[in-house]
Amino acid sequence: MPAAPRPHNAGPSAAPKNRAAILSAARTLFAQQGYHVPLNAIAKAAGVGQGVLYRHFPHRIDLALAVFDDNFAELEAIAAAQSGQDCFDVLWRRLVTFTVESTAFIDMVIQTHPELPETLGEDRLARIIAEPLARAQGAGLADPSWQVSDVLLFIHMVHGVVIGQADPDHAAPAVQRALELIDPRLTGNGDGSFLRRSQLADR
Amino acid sequence: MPAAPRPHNAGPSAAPKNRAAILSAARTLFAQQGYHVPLNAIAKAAGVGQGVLYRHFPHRIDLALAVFDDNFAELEAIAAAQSGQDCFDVLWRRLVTFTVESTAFIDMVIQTHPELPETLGEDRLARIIAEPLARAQGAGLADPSWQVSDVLLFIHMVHGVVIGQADPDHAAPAVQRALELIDPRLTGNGDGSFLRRSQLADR
Amino acid sequence: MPAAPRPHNAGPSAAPKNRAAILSAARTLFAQQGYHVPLNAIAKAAGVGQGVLYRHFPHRIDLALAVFDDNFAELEAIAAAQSGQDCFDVLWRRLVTFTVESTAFIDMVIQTHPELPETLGEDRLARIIAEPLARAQGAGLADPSWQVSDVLLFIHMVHGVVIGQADPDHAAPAVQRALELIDPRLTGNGDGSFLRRSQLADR
Amino acid sequence: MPAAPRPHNAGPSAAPKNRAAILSAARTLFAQQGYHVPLNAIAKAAGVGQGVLYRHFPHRIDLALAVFDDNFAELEAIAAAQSGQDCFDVLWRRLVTFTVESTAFIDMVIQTHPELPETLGEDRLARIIAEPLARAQGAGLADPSWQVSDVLLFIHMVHGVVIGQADPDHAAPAVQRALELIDPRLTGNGDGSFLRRSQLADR
DNA sequence: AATGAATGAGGTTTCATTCAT
DNA sequence: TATGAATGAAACCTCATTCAT
Repeated sequence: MPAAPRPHNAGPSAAPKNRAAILSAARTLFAQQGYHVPLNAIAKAAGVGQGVLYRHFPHRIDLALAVFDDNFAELEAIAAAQSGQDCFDVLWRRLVTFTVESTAFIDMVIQTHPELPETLGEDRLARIIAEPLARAQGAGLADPSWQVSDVLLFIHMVHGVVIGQADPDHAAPAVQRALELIDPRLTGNGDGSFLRRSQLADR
Repeated sequence: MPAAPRPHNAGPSAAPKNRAAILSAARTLFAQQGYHVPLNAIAKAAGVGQGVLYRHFPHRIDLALAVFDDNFAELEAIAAAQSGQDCFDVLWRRLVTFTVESTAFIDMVIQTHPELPETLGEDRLARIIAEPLARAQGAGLADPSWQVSDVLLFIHMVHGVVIGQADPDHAAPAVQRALELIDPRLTGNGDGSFLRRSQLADR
Repeated sequence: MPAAPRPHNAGPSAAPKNRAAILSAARTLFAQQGYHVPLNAIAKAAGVGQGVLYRHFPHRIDLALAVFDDNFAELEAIAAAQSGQDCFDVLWRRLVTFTVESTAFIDMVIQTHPELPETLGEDRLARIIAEPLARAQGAGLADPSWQVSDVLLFIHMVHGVVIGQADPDHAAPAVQRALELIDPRLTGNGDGSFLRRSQLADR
Repeated sequence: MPAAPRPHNAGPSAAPKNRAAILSAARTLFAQQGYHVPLNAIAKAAGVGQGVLYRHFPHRIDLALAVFDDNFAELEAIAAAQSGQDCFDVLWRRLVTFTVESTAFIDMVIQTHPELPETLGEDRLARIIAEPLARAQGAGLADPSWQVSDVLLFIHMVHGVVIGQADPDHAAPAVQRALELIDPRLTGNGDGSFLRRSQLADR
């Protein structure tokens, strides 16, 4: 029944490029339109056919997890590269940035897939943070009463603040103020430079 | 050709009852299944036809706002009834409870309708809170640096914490801990009794 | 997101008519193109939207069973109306006709839904046949060794013969010859008048 | 830009081995899942790429016909090797076995490709059977009125009986009873040993 | 010659919205 | 005024087929 007259086909060697293009498109569209953005919109934005998307990511959640995975890899690289006292600060600032970027769909992922317990990354995140947090506490750069799980709570709070802003451009200042209210040490160097929503389209 | 099957029609007097039934069903289903629950599921749960739902609430957002409206009315009643120093505390605790209950769809509403500026109720909420907050600050029961808008941020943080819990039963203790981290005065009398997710189905 | 500008809507009173139209279209298309004919082809042939088809028959199998049900109802009416010795003969001939008509998809139904044990109708058919068969055997019009289950086997044989014909127009004579080979009493009055494939479109 | 991942390529000498592997996989999967099993499932089961499958069998029907061809070759070998009176019996029993094995897709082949007249093998089968049938009739081992085409009808009847059984394990006894009803001489030595469905996976 | 990724048509299914009764 | 069937756009997903390597 089907008949494909003349498609263009870049060949298998395009696979890694396609996968990266899909991830990038997904990151953008998830952030812009939320977790339930039509998958064919992602395929189109990535410049691939729908089948390719399904080959790489059989389910929507696989795509979401892959986006997360990218973030985690970067955080792990930071943790491995920085052994000083301010490692926690660098991690924390990047983490906030990721949360601001991805915040539009994190809750959707959670809500739609309550079966994923900590798989979504809390465990992995905890492992990344533990050491740098201890070092920062030792150096007086972080409250000594904070547990690793408290840092995760902070992230959730940031998440809540971002999605609570009707205008994405208000997200960064709102997060800045929220962190001040919680603890000034969480605001980093205070330049308020958390990525704004409009900057996240291409990374 | 076939005879009409004769639907029952309770007449115009049933309109208020229907509206209430729809609101109750919407509150339940929004909480259980999220903001994007099919509208005909709400109509069916309310025991009305789909057309009635449309008559009362032409758009999904109207339904969501009406659900909020109930909450606001209760808060306004509290503010009107309590003129003492601890009015803010009572309001705050009720507000946290509402946030825990409704948390599954607040972000959806915001995300899906970014055009609604403060319509969603931030203004209305600010008006309710302003006076009681000032009284509490005067009595040393609240941090004097807090703005009304900061209280709204706190609410968003609570929201973020709740949706960050994979297990709804963890929501109440997580919120408790989060409020401790922000400011112990926000935990109320400390009994940690914020409504758990499973209680919110019918109110 | 969806927007329906101006569809025409015949209203609920069209429901029974629509249901009948869908059944008729399904009967035709199942016979012509097999069980896996696209459902939207059935909807189009019936002159209804796709949603209507789903409202009446949520799954493909429901449609198939409804088509069968029509046949069974007719057979039961025959069994109830005819109390004479030749009731079995009438029933058998109608049964063969139905088998010839529906034969293109019976096996598909079986293969696709092996979970439906005899639900598909063998039990119901057995109940219809038992009495008339006994009467016919008493009158010497049927082999006394035949069990009810053997009659079902005969039907399956007929089914096999029909689907074995590349040209549908050969089905009737092939069935005629096959019944002769099994037992001449099964050929009825011998006029070979089993419905040909091309006649079954509108009944 | 990325280096080609270097697939293994056994060279031209692997072609016959691949063809055999595809045929074996097709035989198995057709029997297990029916004629419309996805072609890439066959390729994967055969351990070859999809392109190889297409090189050997451009269309699904080619694959089906090749599977039949194996069966025919075996029948022709039997006919060539056995010159006695019971050759027909041996052929018939093997034929019934093949029918039981392949029954899940015979009708699909016929239905989907009504343009293939006798290509599917009826002619070839007729040529194989004619002589042995005549010898058996001469020796009183077969009904003298049977035409070669009648034997084909019998095969179709067997086919119908097998696909009519919801439980594959019922197929062999049902076929046994059906052959008894048609003519006891068709049941062979009566040991009822027609291959059961579960035995056909690897031959 | 073999691989397996890419393509995209087309099937399935859902659901917001309309409207005859 | 209430009902709920009808509509059809649009989402989801599969798989036959092509083709760069």
